[in-house]
Amino acid sequence: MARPKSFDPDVALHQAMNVFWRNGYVGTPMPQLTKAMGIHPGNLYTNFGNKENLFFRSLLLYQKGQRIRMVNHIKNSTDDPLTCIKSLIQNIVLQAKEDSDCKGCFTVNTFLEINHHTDRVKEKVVSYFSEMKTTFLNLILQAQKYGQISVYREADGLTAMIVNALVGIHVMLRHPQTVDQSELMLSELLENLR
Amino acid sequence: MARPKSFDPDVALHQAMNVFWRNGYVGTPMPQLTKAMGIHPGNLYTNFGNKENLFFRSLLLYQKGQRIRMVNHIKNSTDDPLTCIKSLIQNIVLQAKEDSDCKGCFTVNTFLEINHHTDRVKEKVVSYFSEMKTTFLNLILQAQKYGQISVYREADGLTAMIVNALVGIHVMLRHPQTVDQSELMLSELLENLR
DNA sequence: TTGTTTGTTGAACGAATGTTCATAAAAGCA
DNA sequence: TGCTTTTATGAACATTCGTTCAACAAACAA
Repeated sequence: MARPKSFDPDVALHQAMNVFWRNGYVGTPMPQLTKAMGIHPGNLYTNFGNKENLFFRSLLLYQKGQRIRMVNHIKNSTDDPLTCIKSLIQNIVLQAKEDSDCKGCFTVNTFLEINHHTDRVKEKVVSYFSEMKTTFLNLILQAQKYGQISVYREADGLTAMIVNALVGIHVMLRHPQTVDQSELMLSELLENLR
Repeated sequence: MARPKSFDPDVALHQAMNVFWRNGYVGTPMPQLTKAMGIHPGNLYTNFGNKENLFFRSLLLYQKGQRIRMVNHIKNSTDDPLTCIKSLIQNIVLQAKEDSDCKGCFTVNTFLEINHHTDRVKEKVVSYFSEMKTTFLNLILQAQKYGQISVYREADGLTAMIVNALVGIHVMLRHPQTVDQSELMLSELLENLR
């Protein structure tokens, strides 16, 4: 009945995500996106709406990937809660460190551009962090139940510390020259969990 | 002999700094700068070169202000080293919290735009962090000498933790909805210093 | 084959970008 | 009052921005 698409929209979106992740929303011109996605402007607009919509979907794709990554890590972990927390943190940092583009965390990057974003983007950024907080909070409460973390230590504060530290590390990992500081920070963070 | 300037270059630079601080380099168009500085394009270029140069000078101005702020705080402090560290951290965070524009830290913001900056800007960003690290490291070593922080605690790691936490807090403070998390983080950080 | 439907192309649009430049204006000195 | 020097103005520049659209292409149904 109709002509089939000559490209995979999922693949194209993935390419767009990587460009936005690396250069941000304001810093990414449309021609760079069409080039990376391998499609022409007109085709981009019929498939993805406009730049804001493409960015929004890129952010959703990134967050979905991270969510799955975290959930899987916890689900597949046969370790005790504390070890799971530590390995999860290491897993997140390792992912960022292995990225030769030093893109950091897409959500953190977007957060720093906050003034240029629409409300729905802002919302997704904020909800991502509260989601992350909830994940770590549950693990910490579990670790306290297991007696691995003192119950006299406030779980809320500890959660904030972990999430905050991860944000800081993701910032530092954007430049090769400050990678060593994030390394130090990571080991300090892991040792402080008890 | 010649016509005097009709505006104060220092004041104009200060205005430019605030715009860049709030919206970033890529996110700030030239007309917004001329408007904020109260001068016309031609005048801007004869006085400040081009956009990159204006940004560079804005960053230098910001860093100079922060440097003075920190040095003065330490110099005027009559407290013991540990109290000085804590009050310095509180001072830095308070400054950011009092900013109704939620601009965060200019240097951190610039860091997240790193791909769009010239080498000399990158250099200033990196050196700012190592400077900050040195400042805190010296204070920590002093506190260890005073017996306020255990000598068995690695000063390097502690320093990285503080700087990293401050970076994270500055990110979180850019959006009103995540301010509470940075509050929790701050108290957690201050309590962990011993 | 023809008709219908959907996908692809890339030239073109108006608006905005960073920057320049010819002209006018203001000050002190002759 | 000229004359010289520095500054101020804002129109104009080429380029790039995000976006649109008319023309063309490919698939299937009839």
